[in-house]
Amino acid sequence: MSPDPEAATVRRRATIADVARVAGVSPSTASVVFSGKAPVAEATRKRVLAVAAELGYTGPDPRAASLRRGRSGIVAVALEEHLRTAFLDPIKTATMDGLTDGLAALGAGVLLLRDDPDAGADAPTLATAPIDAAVLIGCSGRMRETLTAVRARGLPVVVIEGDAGDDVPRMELDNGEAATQIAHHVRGLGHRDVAVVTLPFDSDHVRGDASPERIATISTPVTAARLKGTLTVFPDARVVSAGGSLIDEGLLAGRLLFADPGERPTAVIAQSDLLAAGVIRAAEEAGLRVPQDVSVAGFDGIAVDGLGAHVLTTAVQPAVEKGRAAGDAIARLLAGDPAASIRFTCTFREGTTTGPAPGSATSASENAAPGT
Amino acid sequence: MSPDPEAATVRRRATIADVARVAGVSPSTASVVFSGKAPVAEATRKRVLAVAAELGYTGPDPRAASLRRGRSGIVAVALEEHLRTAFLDPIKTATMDGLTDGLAALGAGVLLLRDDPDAGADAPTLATAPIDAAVLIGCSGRMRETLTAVRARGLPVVVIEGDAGDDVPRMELDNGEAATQIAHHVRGLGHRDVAVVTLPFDSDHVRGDASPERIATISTPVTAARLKGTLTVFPDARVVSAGGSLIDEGLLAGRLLFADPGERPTAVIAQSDLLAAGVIRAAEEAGLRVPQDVSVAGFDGIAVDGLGAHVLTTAVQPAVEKGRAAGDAIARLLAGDPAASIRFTCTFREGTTTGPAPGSATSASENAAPGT
DNA sequence: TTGTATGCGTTATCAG
DNA sequence: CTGATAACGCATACAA
Repeated sequence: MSPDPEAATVRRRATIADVARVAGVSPSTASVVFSGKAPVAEATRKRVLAVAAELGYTGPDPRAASLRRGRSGIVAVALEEHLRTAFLDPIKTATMDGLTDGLAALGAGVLLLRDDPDAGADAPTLATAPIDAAVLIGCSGRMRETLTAVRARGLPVVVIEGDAGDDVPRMELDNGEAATQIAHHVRGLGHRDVAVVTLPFDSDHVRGDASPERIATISTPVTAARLKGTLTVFPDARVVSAGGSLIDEGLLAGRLLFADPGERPTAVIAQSDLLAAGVIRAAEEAGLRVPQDVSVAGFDGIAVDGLGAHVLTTAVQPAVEKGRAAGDAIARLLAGDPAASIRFTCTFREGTTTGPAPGSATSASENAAPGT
Repeated sequence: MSPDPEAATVRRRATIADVARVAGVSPSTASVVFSGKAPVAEATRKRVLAVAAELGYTGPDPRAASLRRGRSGIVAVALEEHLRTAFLDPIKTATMDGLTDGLAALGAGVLLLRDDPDAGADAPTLATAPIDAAVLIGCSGRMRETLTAVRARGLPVVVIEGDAGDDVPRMELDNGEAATQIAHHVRGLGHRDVAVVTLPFDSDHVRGDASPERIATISTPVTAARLKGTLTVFPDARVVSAGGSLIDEGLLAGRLLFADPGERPTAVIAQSDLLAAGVIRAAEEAGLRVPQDVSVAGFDGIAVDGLGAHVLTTAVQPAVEKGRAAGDAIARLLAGDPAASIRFTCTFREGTTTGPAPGSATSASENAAPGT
């Protein structure tokens, strides 16, 4: 019944046991040669390595190692949207970037997962993938279910800019405060007639003027927080929602705002830099100079490709750090330590796209929020 | 020595064996209940599921399953650049999108890997991650080494727009032909004074006018192929290289081209839509109308955010399909079948950004490449 | 339809 | 510094 061990070597792919046997050492010694987890005599080491090369053994099988270790070295990143959509957003890619860095430092890789309810039956999910932990980005609504699946597995979870409830560490911005600060800056420049271009209210991505009723139903935490922060300073601002964080969406919103020369705002506060870039383009299209005729502020502090010479007035968010912090939190949870939620602070940046309100004598010096 | 099995259930996380035992069935039956790979009596099924719920068993451990099956359900996607950079390119994200779709259909997830030579010692790599196969995007130069590591492991590999040599299936475009077709279109419109704005020549990303000598040293396959295709029609075209596929890079290149009113080209052929968008912006900046004063063509056929009303004349490439095809190829290789390299065909699209050369009486009808 | 028996390839533990 | 041993948790071939 038991096959000749030497013969077996020929057929199967070599295993560490084969290497050990041929090298005349025990499997554990061979294992240590590859893992480096214990000192090995140089001679033994060399011999094992030589045999390995000879046998075409390329190192421990990660699958077997992960079973034994109880760790796969893989962390899932779950996105709500289609990848195409997710990666259109510079903030998300920056966050992902920090996250991959943070996880790589931990020795973990990133498994991209889309929280798609109607994916193929055997598509990998948070519930079935060989992962050690999960990071949820922009978690809301439906993702809740999958969240419970992960937690049932006892896997550490962290969310970025989303609400997973209670005891799940959360990495987020001081969206409200930062928005308020921008609004104060704009107000300090003498603007009184201000419009807001918001991110989507919910997954419907409805565009256009928003009534107070609609505003009350906003389900996207980021949108709601920033808008609230702005309305604190400009309670009567006109609010226009965009269909996404895209230049062209900002362009659409801007056209709407600048359509009627009689009702033009003197300043537009956009909830993202991309939207702001679109608004600026709409302004230029309408023959308005920025910031002389209309001021425009953004949010994010990303490098907007195609904005030309303008420097956006914006709230610079530490997107990469946010991602890295999520990675750190995962590391802590994996180590069995508790991980706290973190609120990141945006840095107000005065650019060249905001200036004194037309007809206002106010200088730009009164530009910071109280207490800053 | 042997611990009370019932007591063990309390401490450890429940395994399928625990569930089977408590439910009074054999492990194999319990296994089948979860995998669905064989019919199970409804009563048995229910009982097993009930016990599982009771014990907090959430399904087979993916790590153990993958060891047993010899498959992890994970495919690595290796990028040369930082994620931030890679995902700035709409073509790459579209490709990734198709790829993830294709792999999901296969039941595999995507592990994002950056081919970083100086990553942490225990960072996951193509050589150590529990993957079933790998896709290399934009493979060139250094990635070769890691490639050999993967092949040594006997894992299937596919490359997208890169050269991994000989026997590695490759997914690529008919870059040269498509570029030629665009050039023919431009030539048919009467243009004789044409400039080319290229993608980077190599990893140095040097900007500016390129001498024939520099052109001969291009190491990026895509850049070289497209340029060659264009120069076939316009051997004397001025060639300006950009530092990346970005609107702002196109803007820079465009400014260079339009700087001297006396030496302006009447048409600019850009190697990507983003570059073309930048060139258009430079043209408008210089007071030139597109296409009346200058024609601009791109390459890719992506939706350029912020291009406004213009529709680019371009070669539309099937980026998503390219990714999906890579996924399919992986599936075939995994099944033990051979996978062929595929050359995708771009579709010429005449937009509103190209028109008759100023002072030329030529109509736009002669717009296709011979044989199309 | 269900149960039995093996082994997937490692690595941690502990004794030498 | 090295070796023996025992899991890790599961899925399949095969027998019943």
